[in-house]
Amino acid sequence: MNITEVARQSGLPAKTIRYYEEIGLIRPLRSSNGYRAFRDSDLHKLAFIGRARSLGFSIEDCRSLLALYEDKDRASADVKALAGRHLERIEAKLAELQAMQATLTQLVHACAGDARPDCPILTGLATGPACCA
Amino acid sequence: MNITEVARQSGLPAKTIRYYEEIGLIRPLRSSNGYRAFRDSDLHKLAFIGRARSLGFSIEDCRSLLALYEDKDRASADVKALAGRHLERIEAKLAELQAMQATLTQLVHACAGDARPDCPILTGLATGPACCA
DNA sequence: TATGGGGGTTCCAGTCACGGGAAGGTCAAG
DNA sequence: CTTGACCTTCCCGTGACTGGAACCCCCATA
Repeated sequence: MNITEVARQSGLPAKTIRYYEEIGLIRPLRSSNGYRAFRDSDLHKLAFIGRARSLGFSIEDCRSLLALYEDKDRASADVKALAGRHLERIEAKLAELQAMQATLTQLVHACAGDARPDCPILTGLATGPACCA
Repeated sequence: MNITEVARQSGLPAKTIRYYEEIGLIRPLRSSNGYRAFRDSDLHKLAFIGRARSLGFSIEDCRSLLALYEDKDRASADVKALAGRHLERIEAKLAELQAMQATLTQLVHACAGDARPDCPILTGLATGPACCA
């Protein structure tokens, strides 16, 4: 399989797939003409990585997840720990964004949004504590 | 005021303040020895930027907000529009993170987390749609 | 007067996960 | 033989900083 076909099937841009090879996440073969020759196993890995990325895992997390995936003697506890740490990061980020949303919603609500210059948003930014994040 | 004092009062790292000068967000004076000499107005701007950043506004948004803040003939509608667009971005990000959280929570919950290799997290990543984000 | 320490300065490189685009080789169809 | 779609590598840019090197400045103390 050539890269465009793999990109289509995995849903990842070709550029991204080349990048994943460059950083050693996948190691496709090469045809005699120099083109990358992807096996089904490469495609599966890419789909795996794509799903992990869509769950917000970092590239390094993906590397670890792939290694665990391929290690038949893994302990599920290791996978769970990795995913749990990631979940914590997501929840922290969620809390941060929710605080921003709360403050911003309040400010936007308080602003008349007309032609006059008076604006509680700007006043809030100029004087208030803005956000507890 | 020297940079360390401004950093202390604004809560921003000195490095960040230098960066903000470099990209033209602030223009502190210079003493004869080459040190940056911050006025109160510079400190106020930095505090303003810091609060806007803590609400998630991008640097370019901060530049616009500062311009509006200093324009006594602004229309509050312009500020509200800017903040509203930002609020939408935040809400989109929130939805994305919540979807991740939901999927991840489910997967982590389903995983025994013991010494055996069977792991629904890995199976999910290998086969499932993972996340609709 | 030397020196030591705690300011300050610039500039360069790295982060993360790619994306854009240039310059050029390869392949199948007409 | 040419066209056009593929493929390759290489390098630069993104956002918003952060770390570090190498160097200057100022004051106090021995």
